[in-house]
Amino acid sequence: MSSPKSSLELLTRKLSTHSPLDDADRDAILALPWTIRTIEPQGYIVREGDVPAVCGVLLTGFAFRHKLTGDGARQIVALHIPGDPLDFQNFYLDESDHNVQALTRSDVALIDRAELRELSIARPNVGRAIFVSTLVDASIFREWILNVGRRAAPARIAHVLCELGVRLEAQGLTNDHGYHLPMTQEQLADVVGLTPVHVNRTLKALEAGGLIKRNRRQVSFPDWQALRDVGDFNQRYLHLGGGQRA
Amino acid sequence: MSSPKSSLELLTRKLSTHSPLDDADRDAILALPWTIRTIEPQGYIVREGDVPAVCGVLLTGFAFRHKLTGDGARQIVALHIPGDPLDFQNFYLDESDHNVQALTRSDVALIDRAELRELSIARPNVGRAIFVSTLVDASIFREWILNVGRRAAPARIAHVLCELGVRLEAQGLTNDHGYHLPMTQEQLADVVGLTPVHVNRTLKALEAGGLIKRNRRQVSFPDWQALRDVGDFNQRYLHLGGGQRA
DNA sequence: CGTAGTGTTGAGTCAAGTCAATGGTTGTGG
DNA sequence: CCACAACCATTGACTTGACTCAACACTACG
Repeated sequence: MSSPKSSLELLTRKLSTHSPLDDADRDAILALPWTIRTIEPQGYIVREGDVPAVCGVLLTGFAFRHKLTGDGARQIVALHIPGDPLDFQNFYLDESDHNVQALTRSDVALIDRAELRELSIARPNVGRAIFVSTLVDASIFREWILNVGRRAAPARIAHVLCELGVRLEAQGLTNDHGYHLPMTQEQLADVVGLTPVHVNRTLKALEAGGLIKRNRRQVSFPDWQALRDVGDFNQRYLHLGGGQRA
Repeated sequence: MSSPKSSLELLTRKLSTHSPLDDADRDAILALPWTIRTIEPQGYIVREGDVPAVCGVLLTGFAFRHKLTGDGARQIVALHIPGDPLDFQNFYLDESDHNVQALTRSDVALIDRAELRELSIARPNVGRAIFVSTLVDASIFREWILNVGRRAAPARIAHVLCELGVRLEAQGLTNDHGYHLPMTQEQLADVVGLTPVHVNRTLKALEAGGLIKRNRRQVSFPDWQALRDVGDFNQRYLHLGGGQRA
């Protein structure tokens, strides 16, 4: 079953990662009506203050969540990769408290929120899977608070690179040598709470130390374990089950 | 209905804040069996790696969630006040990814997790209320990432003081002049991602600027609006409904 | 070939950290 | 009641990681 019959199969697979779904649950999800919207880079998927009526699922491309301070500083609070649900955080909230934006050109499957809510009640496994998905998001938020609050610059960046590596790997989206990180250094700075200049210097230092290699925005990892060590990375918080990445 | 018939009435009230419960829902919650455990200051309620079988609800006292880096630095990722559920973040996760500890001597009502899960399916309003509670937690996590990642020390501390003020006020737990903050400066430092020394200096600066007054650990707010401004505080992320605090 | 966006670098500054000492308060036991 | 200990708050002197400002280089693209 390698070629998806429906775009929503990606969603069922993602949900199954953390929470059991039986065939009937899966079929019920696949039977939901959906549409596809293509978003250009920097295009907004959700804006703070919005009352979302749909639930988006990222099919292709990358997206990010962010908040702004009163004087315009931006903090990215989450990164999303293909397969990630984008609106479960607003599943039962009236008004979005943050923004979601496409990082690259992205295809998003849109499901009517009311229908998904009904299904989540009619089929408790589905409701549970949606809930679990948001709990894992929350766990990642907590780790990011730690990352930004208590780690020095090299560890912060290494940690984010490790997290993305593991998450992409779990979705089968890594390539031989690492992965493509479709992000400017300014955006990465907003992920880790640093300035772009300092991110640039820190990336160069990591590269000089043999912890990463860069080519354009392709990053690879000559010594993955050393990078994990520098980044103080322990993937328990991702709740992927199983142990360390090989 | 001012004197609680059951400790769980506090929980029903808290859940009703964000999500509708009818009388039958409330009765069903109140009918759940529960026990009370008293936890001494610094006592653990949940440890990283635990597989929680119960769901705690904080009845009295304060608690906090935290994570540690590999070299022992601590980051507090959430503060909890009476009425707050403590284990919904682990409602469907197998293994806790962080610690929950009592800040003060606390009474915690313990509900069997399996029973609460069953109720959450049998009564969708209850399930929804639990879900919403975790979504609001997640919203606070996001705001804290922003706080720690993108605000300077005075704003970070002011923001946390505002958040606690609003949350305590919503629970009717403030006193005439402010509230009692039962926390050492070292713990506050771990909330905002600073060192205790710098927190001390920043608190003194806030006090010198007329933004807060301190007496022991009682804090009060001579100019609440100015503190909100300094802390860049907008309470939308708390999802309390309504507008600004008077 | 010009322009815009991004990445890179240097020089100087500053917010926050570190280290270390002093003071205050609370509680305990003699 | 005093002495002591433990814990916490406060302060000073010094260091440093990260920021700021500003220039320059590279690449993609029309």
